[in-house]
Amino acid sequence: MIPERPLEVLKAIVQDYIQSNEPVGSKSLVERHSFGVSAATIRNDMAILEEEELIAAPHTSSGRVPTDKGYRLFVDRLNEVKPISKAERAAIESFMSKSSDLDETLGQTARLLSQLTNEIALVQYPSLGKASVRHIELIAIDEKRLLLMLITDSGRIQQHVMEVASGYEASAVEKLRNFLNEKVAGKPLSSVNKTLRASKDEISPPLQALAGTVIPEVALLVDANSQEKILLAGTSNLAKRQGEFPGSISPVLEAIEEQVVLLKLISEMQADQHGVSLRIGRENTVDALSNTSVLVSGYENQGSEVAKVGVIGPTRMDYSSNIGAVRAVARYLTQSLGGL
Amino acid sequence: MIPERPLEVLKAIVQDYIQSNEPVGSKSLVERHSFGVSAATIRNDMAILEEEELIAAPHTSSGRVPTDKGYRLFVDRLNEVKPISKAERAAIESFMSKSSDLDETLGQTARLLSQLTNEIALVQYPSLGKASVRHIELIAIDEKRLLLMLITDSGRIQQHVMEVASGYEASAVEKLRNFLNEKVAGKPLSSVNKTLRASKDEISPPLQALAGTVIPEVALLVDANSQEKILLAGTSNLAKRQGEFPGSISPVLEAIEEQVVLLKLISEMQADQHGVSLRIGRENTVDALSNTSVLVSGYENQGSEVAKVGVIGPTRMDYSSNIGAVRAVARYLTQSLGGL
DNA sequence: ATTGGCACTCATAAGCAATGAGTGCTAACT
DNA sequence: AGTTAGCACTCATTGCTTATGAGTGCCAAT
Repeated sequence: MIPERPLEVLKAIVQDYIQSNEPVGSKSLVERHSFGVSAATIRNDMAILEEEELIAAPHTSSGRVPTDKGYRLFVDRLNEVKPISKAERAAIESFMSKSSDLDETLGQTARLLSQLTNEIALVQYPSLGKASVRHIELIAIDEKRLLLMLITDSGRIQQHVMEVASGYEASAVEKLRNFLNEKVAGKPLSSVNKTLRASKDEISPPLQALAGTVIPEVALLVDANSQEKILLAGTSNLAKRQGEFPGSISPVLEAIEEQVVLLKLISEMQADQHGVSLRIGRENTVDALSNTSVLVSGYENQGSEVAKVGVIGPTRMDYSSNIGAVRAVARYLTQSLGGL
Repeated sequence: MIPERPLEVLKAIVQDYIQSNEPVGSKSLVERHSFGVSAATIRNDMAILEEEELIAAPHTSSGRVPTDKGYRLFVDRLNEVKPISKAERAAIESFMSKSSDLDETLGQTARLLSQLTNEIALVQYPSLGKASVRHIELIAIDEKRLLLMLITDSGRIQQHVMEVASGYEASAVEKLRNFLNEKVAGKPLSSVNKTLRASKDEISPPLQALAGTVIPEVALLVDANSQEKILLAGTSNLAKRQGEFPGSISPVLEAIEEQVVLLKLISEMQADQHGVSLRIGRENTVDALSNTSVLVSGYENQGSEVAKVGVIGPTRMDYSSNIGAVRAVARYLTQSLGGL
């Protein structure tokens, strides 16, 4: 077990390092904090921390820098989450809930969070695992084209323009629309494809041709819907801080533009006691992100489906503030969506 | 007037500099190109070019680098546009025209162009100046919410979920939908607001309440529609090349994330003889972009509305290839949209 | 357990000479 | 008149050496 003061020293090291981006040494520590002991004593404590691999020295004789493990201990045991300021709260409130459109709300949330934290913000679209169909709409655009829309009870709207090679009649469109809604409205998305395939035979012959074109498109929309998606904002924040960043930032940018990787990563993350989940440095299974931390919190859409919202930044990020910001934004987002 | 050989020298300088990113000197020039004259002669020619401010020396005695003016002359008079390769053509063809959805098509185009050029790609949404309303759709989502959709004849679909505080009746929704379509279907977008305001009185009393909520939302959608928008792709390409880039890249990223600025800039650009338009370095009125070149070409949606598609990269970009790529992509995009 | 003292390490900065790519100029050559 | 060789000069870059100093690790004394 590590005794008390060394832990305090670790806390101070993390704080100083986050602030200065310079390896921190025993002398500057005693100057900036009132430990009531001398630098030599701090050095002994630092030796313990180094033994435990909580801090490391970039060069043999230089200040110390927290390791991933050090940040982890700091966050889990030493860090007091900084509540967001009044000004930030005001910003969140004025920013959110202006719109009742899901796309807009999520987009605004991402921009807001990136501004609040000065990190890259990410917002995952609500998973549609449990969502069900509210309505299917089929609208004639012109002689050969139809607009197909799928509206789920979570407020997500997906649309697709499709071409009908052979043309169609207006009445057929209406009949097919009614048929589709009868069959699948209220049903969970996951069952739509099966249901439609099963009821193929019930379609009256004159509709068969049109249905043959439309139903596969519905299936496509359902699939596109369950395919998850992430919104990013503030990628320039990373570029701004590239000085503070070890190595190049471009692999990082590439990695997070690769949605699949990112989705896999955040789906693995489960909220902890603070309501947030955090991966520090190499805890991320993704190699390109070994110098970054990913911080997410879950939010709820309509009280049921959950998705993640959070930030990505250098491991050397301000965990206190960022955890507060992410948590607050997630909470407001849930609230804003719940009342939709 | 500048004689022939110095121009050839300029061309060689631009080409070498684009390839090597190193200031190029007289000696390496005669080595790499067969001018049939000695280095000293080339030096005389370079003196002429420097006199004309077509090239400049980063340091008193070092190789020369093209100025913005030099690039300009190169592009206008010396550059042969490199036609895209077979492989690239194949990539474009397989990439495009898979989808009939406007959003998807534009998104794919942006990604494609950024891959083709290794620059940041931009795609402007078609301007809706001349577009007209094809259809307005009003769909009940639940007791208190309506989905309003605006479909233009250019294939653009805009939607918005609105809340109706007082609730509504199903029949009213249908009546209002019919009323709206009667009034504005086929009309140009620019006239929609006026038309609706004028015909307010014709609405039957039972519809008045609902119409009072819906019509302002229609106006909002129309406005949101005419507000232009730009899609970006491949921002990490800039980060990748930050080494080749003078100064920091982050102001550049900030500037292009600021859509308004970018929109103003590209709207000022008019196509030249190649069908493309180019702003080199300080020719861009935007200060943050003084080290970048913006290269755009127009494309057509449905044979009428035009918008821009292009790339942004360091002034020291491969103009020959990029002009070819942008031109080709714009052409394919027009084709793909025209057949929509 | 804490501290002062001290030798040791090592990144960083500063100073300095050597290198060499490149220029500008002049005088000779075609 | 255009071209060329020759040469002195510039100046960024490189390599080298030498401080400088923040910082460590350890030991003996408190």
